[in-house]
Amino acid sequence: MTTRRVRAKRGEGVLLREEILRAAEDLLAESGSEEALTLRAVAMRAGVSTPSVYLHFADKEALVEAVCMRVWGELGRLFSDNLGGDPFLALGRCGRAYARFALEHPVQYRVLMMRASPGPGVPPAAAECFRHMVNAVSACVETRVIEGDPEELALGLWSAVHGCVSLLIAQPSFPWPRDRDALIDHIVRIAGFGTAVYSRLPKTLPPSADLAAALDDFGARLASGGEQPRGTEPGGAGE
Amino acid sequence: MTTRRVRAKRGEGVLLREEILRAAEDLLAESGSEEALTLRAVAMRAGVSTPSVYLHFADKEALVEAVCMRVWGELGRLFSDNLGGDPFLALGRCGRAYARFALEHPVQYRVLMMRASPGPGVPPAAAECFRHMVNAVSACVETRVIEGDPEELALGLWSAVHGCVSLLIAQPSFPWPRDRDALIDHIVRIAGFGTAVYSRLPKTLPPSADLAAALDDFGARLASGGEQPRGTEPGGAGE
DNA sequence: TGTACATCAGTGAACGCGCGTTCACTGATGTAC
DNA sequence: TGTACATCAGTGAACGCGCGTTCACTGATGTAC
Repeated sequence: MTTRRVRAKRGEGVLLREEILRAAEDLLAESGSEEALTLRAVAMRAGVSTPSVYLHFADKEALVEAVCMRVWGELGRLFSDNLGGDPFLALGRCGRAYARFALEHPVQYRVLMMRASPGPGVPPAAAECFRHMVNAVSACVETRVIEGDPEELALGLWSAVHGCVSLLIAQPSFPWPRDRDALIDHIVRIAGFGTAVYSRLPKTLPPSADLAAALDDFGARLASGGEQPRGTEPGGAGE
Repeated sequence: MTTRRVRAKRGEGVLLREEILRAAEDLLAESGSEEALTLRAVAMRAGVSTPSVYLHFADKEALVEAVCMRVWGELGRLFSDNLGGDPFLALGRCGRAYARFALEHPVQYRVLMMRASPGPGVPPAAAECFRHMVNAVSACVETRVIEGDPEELALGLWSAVHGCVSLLIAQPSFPWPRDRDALIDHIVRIAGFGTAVYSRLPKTLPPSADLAAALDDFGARLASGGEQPRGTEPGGAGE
């Protein structure tokens, strides 16, 4: 809203901080470009004068940083909401929820991920978000469906999903399949099964032909013994 | 160089175009930030006055676009250089070469990938680059080590590698493993095997425990029959 | 061979703009006496 | 209960900067006669 904001009561000055952050996020979402995030635009959107922003943020950088922290927080909440139940299924749910969030908030996601990190070290909100990812993977490692170091595995899975959504956002002109949800499922499955298979690889491998044969047998064994629909593995459509 | 450029001879005015593009790339590489790419800085770097840039580029957007086209071209060359031989091995080589290029030219890579695409459609240099990716995957499909639509498979593999390098570039503070080459190998393998396994998945799947058992058997079979060192599959260290 | 002219490859100076930021100021409101 | 004062929550106007871009101009060089 561009209408002038009514002045906060005494002791309630902090309220403006939240409203400024909200205005910044709305601006990003509606403008479709992070270049629209100027102090003037944010202040106008919040219904206050430009210098008012400095009452709550040291400079523009601090404002952008605060916006990012909110997005990390939302991502973290997304993960904790999707944990529980079968770990492999939960992992798939988390991946899909993450991807959906990114595609629904492409500009925020871009700002979050593409900004050169300001200082050394991971900010707390980001660290907590990552901790959720690692926990989701750890649960899978405990049930033996995946093996390896949970932190490294989490980074690998994160890379796969992030890669897909960031390319979808930045390079929409490539021949992506129509069905984005199916694509995300595809990626989550590839990452999940790739991780699961990778942990089983021996130090020596047969030539490609034998490899293909072993993969065929693996598929045949699953086909003959399975009962559950495909949608229940870590890329399944069911939630 | 900040030294003044000697004026080109008659008919050789186009030379400046190349020198401007070179100056722009050098600026990106050395400054470490795409914000350093201003017309003034580029012109000074090329040893000419600022308006001279307009002799070869309609505006700043056209210059940035041209820089991107050069990067796409380099990526494309990278792919065509690494094709040939066993398709699964070539795919791994391409993935690692791509990742290495991105990590060695992080700012150019960021500009290339993160910029909101200007118009509809894929620019020719990017399309050719992608065609190389699809060809590399197609060769694998022909030898049956991977199954599926080459374009979709290529997008999936691209997503995995891009995700890893873009996170490495933008979020270096996360607990990445020390050895970046090993990480890239890891990702390329996960993506490659995930894609190979995924194409074998039946429509119905067993519960996680049976899945883990089938994966164990798959691993055991490979371990008993293989001869080649691990480094020869599509994530192998050998090139 | 000389010379006027067209063209090419640029240059210097300036314009206008929007940005982040600063500074002195205002007006409402709670509080001490 | 009245009132002076401190504090809080902002505002209006301006500053300086660097940016993309434009415009009139320059000087070397090839070419026609």
